[in-house]
Amino acid sequence: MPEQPPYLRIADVLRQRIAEREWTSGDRLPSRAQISQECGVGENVVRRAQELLISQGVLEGRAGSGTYVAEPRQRVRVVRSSAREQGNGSPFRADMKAVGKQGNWESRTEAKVPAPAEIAARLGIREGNLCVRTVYEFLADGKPVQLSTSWEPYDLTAGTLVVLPEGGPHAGAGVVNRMAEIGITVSHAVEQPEPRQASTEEASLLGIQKAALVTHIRRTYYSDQGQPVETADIVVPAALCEIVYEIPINR
Amino acid sequence: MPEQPPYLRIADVLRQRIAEREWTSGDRLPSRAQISQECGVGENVVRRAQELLISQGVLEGRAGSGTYVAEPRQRVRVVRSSAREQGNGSPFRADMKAVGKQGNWESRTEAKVPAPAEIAARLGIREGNLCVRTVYEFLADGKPVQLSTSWEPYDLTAGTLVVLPEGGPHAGAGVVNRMAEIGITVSHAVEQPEPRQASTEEASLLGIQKAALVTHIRRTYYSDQGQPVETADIVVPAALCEIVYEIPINR
DNA sequence: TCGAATTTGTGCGTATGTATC
DNA sequence: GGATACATACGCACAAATTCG
Repeated sequence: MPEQPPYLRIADVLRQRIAEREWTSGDRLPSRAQISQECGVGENVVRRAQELLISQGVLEGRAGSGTYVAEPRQRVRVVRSSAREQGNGSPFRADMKAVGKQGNWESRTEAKVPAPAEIAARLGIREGNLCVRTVYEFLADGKPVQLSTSWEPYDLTAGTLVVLPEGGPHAGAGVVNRMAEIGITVSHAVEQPEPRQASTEEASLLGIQKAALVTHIRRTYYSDQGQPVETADIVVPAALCEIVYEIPINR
Repeated sequence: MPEQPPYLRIADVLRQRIAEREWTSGDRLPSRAQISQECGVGENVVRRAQELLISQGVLEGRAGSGTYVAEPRQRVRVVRSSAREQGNGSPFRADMKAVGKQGNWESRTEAKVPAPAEIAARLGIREGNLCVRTVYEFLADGKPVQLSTSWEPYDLTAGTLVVLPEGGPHAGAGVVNRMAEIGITVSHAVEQPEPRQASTEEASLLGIQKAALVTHIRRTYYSDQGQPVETADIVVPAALCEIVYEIPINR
């Protein structure tokens, strides 16, 4: 018989106690020493059970403090489609407005950063060519929900009013609108979403658990000439955001 | 001082030996006992180091056999866009053809399956209402690369020639073409990609490592009346497939 | 054909680090 | 600063899978 390993049994016990409202959202569980004694198993068994539930988003561990029942956070719906790009404002603000939250962001731009190999390939330029790099931290109601690093070829915008994505008269208007200002028509975007685990740095920036799952989107905007004009690495934590692609069907 | 833990040191040693071509793709590494003795550490340290590299896709463990250097598999590019839906044939076959592989699939259809709660909500029907469920296994050159479970409301197609997605004269033509046959115009699709880890069953079906990362896509097709006509759960393993969304920009 | 040896995978305990209160 | 609790690292024992004589 495939008898259930102890740590899975304990996991079920914990899950059931939560379902029975013995502990509810935000409550702190008893320490592992207490639980392990109460259930008659080793501390490590409890730890494994808690790790499992943490990875499933049921619990949340806080070093030095305790293990808590995770609060059911309302996820932000991020729509990625052509329709989203039509307005004049920022796509992100529109997304946030749609779920009744205030959208904001912080950014830090560096001009004349040499392009690393992967970015150069994506932008169709040579490695080491200069770029404008902007690091974003997107906030919903003041809390970070998304990270992004954007790269634009410096040659493309040098000497114009839109060199800096978040500076000048067109600050924060978005790539499509800014490029339009200097006569470049952005015709389409390509997004490549990949699943991975958050780095420790990303986790602390986003306020999520250590190896939580994120979708890493490599996005590139192309002009109607087929030339890449911007590429970005976007990190979307699954615990905070829900990604939606809307695809029109033409026949 | 934050001195590097032994298992990370061993991981670097292994990585470097692979980089130096001491071991190359497909080679079997020496057993844990040998490596641990050679490097003067415990067996468990080697195990942890290997686990790390396995999770990064550098190594591959085969129970009872050994630990191998992972073969750099060419990933299949799966394009998800409106353009892809235009042809008459199957979108999947087109994707496979684009990368020079032969696309095929196996399917198993059950008519009159009561809809579970989540599916019912996605299809806009009541829980327990009957559906046509089809389970797919998509193959590239005979090897599975993608899984999918599709649900259609039974009421929609009952009594027509397109009741069975993979039977009748329009077998395998795709949802859009089949619905067109019975006078329903599919106007758009909504896809919701979420990162997660493969279940043991999915991993064995797809021939990937146990908790490997996958993108779970919830896709729903809508008619021009705004009514859901089909919804599917698609499992795309990151190790085998590269997902690409093409987004046109209209201004 | 079958069973023994080898190798990876899993479960669990202990020691130590480190954050929080 | 001390006590408490979680996080990490490591070791051992055993199960499961594979290989080979």
